[in-house]
Amino acid sequence: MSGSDQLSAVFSALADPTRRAILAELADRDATVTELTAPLPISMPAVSRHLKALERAGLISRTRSGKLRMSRIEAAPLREAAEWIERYRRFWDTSLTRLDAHLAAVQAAGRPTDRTTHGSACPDRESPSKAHDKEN
Amino acid sequence: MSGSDQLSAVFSALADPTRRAILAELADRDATVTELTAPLPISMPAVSRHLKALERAGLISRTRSGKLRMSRIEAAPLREAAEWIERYRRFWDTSLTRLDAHLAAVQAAGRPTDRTTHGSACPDRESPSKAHDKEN
DNA sequence: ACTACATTTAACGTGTTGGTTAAGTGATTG
DNA sequence: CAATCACTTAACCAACACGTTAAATGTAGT
Repeated sequence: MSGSDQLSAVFSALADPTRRAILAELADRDATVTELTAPLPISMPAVSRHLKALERAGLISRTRSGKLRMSRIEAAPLREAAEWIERYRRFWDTSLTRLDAHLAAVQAAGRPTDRTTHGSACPDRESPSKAHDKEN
Repeated sequence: MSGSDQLSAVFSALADPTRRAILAELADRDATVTELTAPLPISMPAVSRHLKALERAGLISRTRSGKLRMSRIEAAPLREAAEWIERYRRFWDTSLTRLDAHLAAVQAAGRPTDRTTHGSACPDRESPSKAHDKEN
């Protein structure tokens, strides 16, 4: 989809196993394109373009030193991604089950649901209309 | 990329703002396709296919009750995604800066780096070769 | 059975993605 | 200054994503 907004770009970047592998590599040490390509089953141009995608998402930065081009992880955008996901923690974290049940009960009072385990609460009503207008 | 593995499917699903909006909606209450379509600027068939993508990623489950088809959030896979991202927390969480500096120093002893803020440590060496073999 | 409603599937257009190889760019090295 | 190294860009292709409208499916009501 491309995803012009930050969050979309980040999730989109993370959706590719090759790019996740690159990030894992860069978590250990900064690396050149050649170094990053070595363990991968794809050509250098392909890697170059993955790096471009990661850069677009703000997940890496790059500096040229001589003829080498170093990539450095820049994981700040992951914070936003983590925070987005965290809002759904109650749906998988069992320690929140009781709170969930309570909230479900509260909501059930107002409007009947057959939901037993969870229901109600926060995650942002993130209007996609804007995104659509922007990117189509 | 499509991404046949779980993590790829999840991140791929989250990469679309419309799908994130749908998840946010479903966090409040189970809903029918019609209900989900209402606030969105796209047609029902389009929504139907977004739901298919979310289902493929394991992020929702669906049951038919009469002529209605209810979608329910099933956020368990988000846990895996959150855990993956968490491995990079040290790259953005300032409270870990000192530990980072320490680890960087330790690594610098063995092999010189100009990395001042962070370096070293864990994230999985997730080989993308397998994924490629599987999905191409 | 006919009709209406809810949703999916089909067919189609278009843009994007991820890979390839071949050619271009820029800095270092002989 | 020519050759080489480290990349990037261009050109191309197959597959997919995302939207549309029109037709098909399935369930409920009359």
